[in-house]
Amino acid sequence: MRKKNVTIKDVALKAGVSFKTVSNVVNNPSIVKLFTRKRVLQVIRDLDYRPSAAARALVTHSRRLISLIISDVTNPAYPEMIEVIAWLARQKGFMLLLCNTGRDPDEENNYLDLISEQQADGVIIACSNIDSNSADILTKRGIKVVLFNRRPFKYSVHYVGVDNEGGGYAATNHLIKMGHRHIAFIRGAIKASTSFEREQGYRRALSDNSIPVDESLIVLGDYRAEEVSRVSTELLKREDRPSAIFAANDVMALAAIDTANQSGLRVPEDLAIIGFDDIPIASNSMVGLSTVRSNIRSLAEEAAKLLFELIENAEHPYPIPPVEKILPVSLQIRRTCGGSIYNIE
Amino acid sequence: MRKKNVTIKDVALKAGVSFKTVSNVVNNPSIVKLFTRKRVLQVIRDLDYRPSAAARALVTHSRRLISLIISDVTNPAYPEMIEVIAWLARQKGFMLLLCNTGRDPDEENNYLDLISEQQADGVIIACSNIDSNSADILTKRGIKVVLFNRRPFKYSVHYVGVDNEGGGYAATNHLIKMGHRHIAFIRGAIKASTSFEREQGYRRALSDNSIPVDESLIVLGDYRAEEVSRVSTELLKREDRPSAIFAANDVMALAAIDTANQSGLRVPEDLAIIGFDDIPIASNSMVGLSTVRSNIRSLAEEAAKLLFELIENAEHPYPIPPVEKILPVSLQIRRTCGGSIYNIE
DNA sequence: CTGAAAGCGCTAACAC
DNA sequence: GTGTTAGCGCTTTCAG
Repeated sequence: MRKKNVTIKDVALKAGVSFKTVSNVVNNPSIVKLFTRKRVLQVIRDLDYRPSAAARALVTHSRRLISLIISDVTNPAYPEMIEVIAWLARQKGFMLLLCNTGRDPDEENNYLDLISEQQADGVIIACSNIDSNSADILTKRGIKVVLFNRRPFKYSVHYVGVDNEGGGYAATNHLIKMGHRHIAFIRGAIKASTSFEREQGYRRALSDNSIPVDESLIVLGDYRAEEVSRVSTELLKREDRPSAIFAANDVMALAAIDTANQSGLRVPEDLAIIGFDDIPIASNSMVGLSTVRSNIRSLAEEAAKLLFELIENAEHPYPIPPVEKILPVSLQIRRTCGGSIYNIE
Repeated sequence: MRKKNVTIKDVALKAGVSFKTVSNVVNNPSIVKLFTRKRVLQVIRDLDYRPSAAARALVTHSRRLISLIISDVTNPAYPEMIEVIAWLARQKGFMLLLCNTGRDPDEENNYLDLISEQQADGVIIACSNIDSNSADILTKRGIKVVLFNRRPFKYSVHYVGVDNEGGGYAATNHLIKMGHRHIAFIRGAIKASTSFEREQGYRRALSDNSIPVDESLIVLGDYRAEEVSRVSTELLKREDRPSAIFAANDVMALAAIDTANQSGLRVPEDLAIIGFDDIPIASNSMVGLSTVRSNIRSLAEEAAKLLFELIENAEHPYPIPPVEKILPVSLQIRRTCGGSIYNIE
């Protein structure tokens, strides 16, 4: 049998006050006389009373809930972000609804509905497609939205991200400076703006160094290890195989290294590889993955702070104009791209 | 200004029916006449109506929310678990509240309060301490609880875990069979039952092979890389340094390898290392971490299925007796413990 | 400072 | 089949 929860009335009865006074003790302690307050507080403890968030939400229209929509929790780039956001939310007394779409647009839509139903106060979206309108759907329902390092082309939404184009440029440029001219790019999902922007950087670096872009060296890894394995096997079998690979994220870079090793190629001697993200394992001595560091903790902090600002200013008469915050990246040169150990800011 | 949400009454008005009929269309479509239903459904779509989970929860006492309490999202052993649980929850139309305690008991308590307030239907706890009574607190409030691979000594709660003792035994035994007699054990948090059970396995393996336990070889890594770095530096400086290390989880094993490498020791030639969990990176060709595999996906699936069973049988007159499900583990022998490549079930 | 009344949006029981 | 009446537990007026 379901337990009957203790309500505000039970507390009021036992404390011998009206239930409004109990409500005041919980929400507005300062206006209640000290003596009454102490007694009510004691009864609350005795009865182990917790105010029902549902009932409260019904009346205040705030659920004290934020949500995070991500494409794939198993990408090691995300956990640190989750940690930071969850922590800041807890500080504010908010809980975190985690939505993992598995990169499935249908799932994304399902989650948008569920988030609307749960009436979350705000959402951080870290998986928008280039043509997504998720943000609009939520905003229409009065839910605050911050886009996280991914954004649709047409948008007028708050956005926090890193300099993906600059990072792509830096990585590619470094490989060129190391003498590589035949550099492949492994892209992420076709609709991910992050991957698109990193590719733009790659193209600009080649162009700046008067290296023509060989479109056949740009392959789709789709953020999935098996796919990367397939396309990089193809790539490395070629007569004119690339001497270096820039992968749109670290997970794909690691998968590419795995494939290279299995094909009998040594990294970095036969093949230089640079990733993007700087996931925690990248700096492990056994791995030493060269990569573009995108300080995801700061990014997460910026996003969460912005979101809470929006939530707290919800009653503001006119909306805050869309914020756009782009954080810098830094090249982390380690073992997998050969050459000396140095970092470029 | 906060948007006024469209309510069931708005829909009823526009569709020209009573609001109860709208409620029926949403919850009990079959009892509404097809024609009426179609029209109502159309209005729902036009108005983009979403039933308020808060209002519904107030009356049904179910929030369609489950929660997962974990100690540290950044441990790569967890994301797969989160993925599985989130997926199964979504299938049932439930959302997932993620609580990350950072191994802080205060945070754990804070989260218990928040979970009570949000009136989650159920909770999977993957961070109980040996002396925790979290499960009791929630159960008293009518919230279903499943313990995940960690459990207090005194408990009468549903539990899903792996054979930690057996895994510890298998790992240690393997090292002994490889000729090691001086085997260190790096423990996790002092109150984690997982680490405790793995240690029991370690002790039994030594005992079965007539190797006396050297207590100074059992050190506390506390699941934190810096701490592991500190204690393993100590360990490896010793005159009689161990020739092998069994670490209570993979993250600590990787940190120990890092330390060994930095001390100029080669793994596995100078030092054999086995971990526990089989996190995804362990099988990467650059890492090749020997470890005890604990199929966390199956485990997560068992836990989630059990939890939903409990939630769905909430009205059952007598409680289901505490379930205890222990899944087997398997030894994954790779590079870091030396020797041949073979796996033991 | 405290109490009484109203109502948030919905479902559950019962009428019609 | 459909409409009516309560009431879930709380906050918000507004009186005392």
